[in-house]
Amino acid sequence: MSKRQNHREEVFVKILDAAEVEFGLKGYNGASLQHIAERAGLPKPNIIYYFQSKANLYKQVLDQTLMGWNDLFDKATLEDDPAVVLDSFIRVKLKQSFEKGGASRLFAMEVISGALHIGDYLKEELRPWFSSRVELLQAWMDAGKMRQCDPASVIYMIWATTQHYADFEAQVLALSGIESLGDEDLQRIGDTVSSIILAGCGLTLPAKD
Amino acid sequence: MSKRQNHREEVFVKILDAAEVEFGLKGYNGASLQHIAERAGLPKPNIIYYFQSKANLYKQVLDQTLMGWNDLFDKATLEDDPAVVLDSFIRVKLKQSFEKGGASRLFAMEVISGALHIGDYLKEELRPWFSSRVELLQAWMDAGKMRQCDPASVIYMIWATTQHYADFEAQVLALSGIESLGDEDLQRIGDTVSSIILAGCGLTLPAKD
DNA sequence: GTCTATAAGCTGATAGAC
DNA sequence: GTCTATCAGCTTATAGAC
Repeated sequence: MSKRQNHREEVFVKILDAAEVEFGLKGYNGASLQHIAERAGLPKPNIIYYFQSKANLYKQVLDQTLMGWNDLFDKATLEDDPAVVLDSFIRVKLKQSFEKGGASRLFAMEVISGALHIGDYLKEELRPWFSSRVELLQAWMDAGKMRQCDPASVIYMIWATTQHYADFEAQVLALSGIESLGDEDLQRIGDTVSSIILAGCGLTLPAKD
Repeated sequence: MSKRQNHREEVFVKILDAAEVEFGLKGYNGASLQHIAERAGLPKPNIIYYFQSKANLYKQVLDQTLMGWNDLFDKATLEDDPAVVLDSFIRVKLKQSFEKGGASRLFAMEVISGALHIGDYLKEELRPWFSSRVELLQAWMDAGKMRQCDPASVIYMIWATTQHYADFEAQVLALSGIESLGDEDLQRIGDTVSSIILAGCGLTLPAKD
């Protein structure tokens, strides 16, 4: 690993970080290479030198964003306790929403705009994951472990609610009149969301020792 | 009301409708007057003639979009049954999400981008409404009519979940593998979301006669 | 009131000096 | 590898004929 390569790596990351913020704030069309370059502290043509085109830069930012989003609910099986799994899923997603707001907004912008650049990801990666999780929820319901309801709606509900604090951060802050959400907010919101969804699905967390 | 004025009115509405769709699809920067004009079936300069500038047209579309969004939960008081009010609120918001997807996406885009054009609306109109509804929920909880939890999170949860089907329509369709959501879907989703949130808040709908 | 022609500026991308 | 200068194209907005 030469010094040269280290520097290349640094510039790559610097551009990707700046691009994530700009694309997340303004969408693909609204973000300009000019502003991304300024945010990264580099001249504009360097962006093109490293990433060839705006479309390719956007794709790379998206790829980085989509990796490892649902790494927890993933491994659950029929034997697991749905209350524990869903509570954990909600809290992890909520924490990600607080910590990686830029990535969440970028993804939201892309989907709202028609998901033109991530059609393959949705169909080939997310859809199989989603189908298997719908089946797991249905199996839990059939086994009498949770109340019968539409499993897909349950997943959408968790996604929508947890992402809301990142995607609609501007609205949440304006309505609460504070400048940023802290750890206490994360805790309070997590407790409320988890308790409502669990109780709504007829679930109870096992008592802690 | 002369024929001239009727025609002016028609053109106004035609442009506003076209602008709502374009802004909703591509955001403020992504939408061009060219495409709005084409969608409205008019030459480009007419847009400027009627609306002076792109920024002003955007503002007018937003104003039109923001009117009468929460016209139901609005009138509820401590005496009302929270189960009936929240069930109705959820179903109305969900129906609006299905029917006015473009407006919902436009608003979502604006908030994700930092809510720069609607800061006044959020602080001077939506915030007082939000505060009064948080107080009402808290009063219901204190009166023992519903379970104690964070009232703001309950409202965010209803907003986020119902808007999800409009804002993330592309993802919902890709994951379910269908081409559009129908009335049966609206019914099923409404039943699920309403039952989870009501049960989660310790509420039960009164039996129908 | 409506449209053609065009101005003035920003966009993504390239060429070429260093 | 890095940056200055610049291209061609599209953007919003305007001027002026009809």
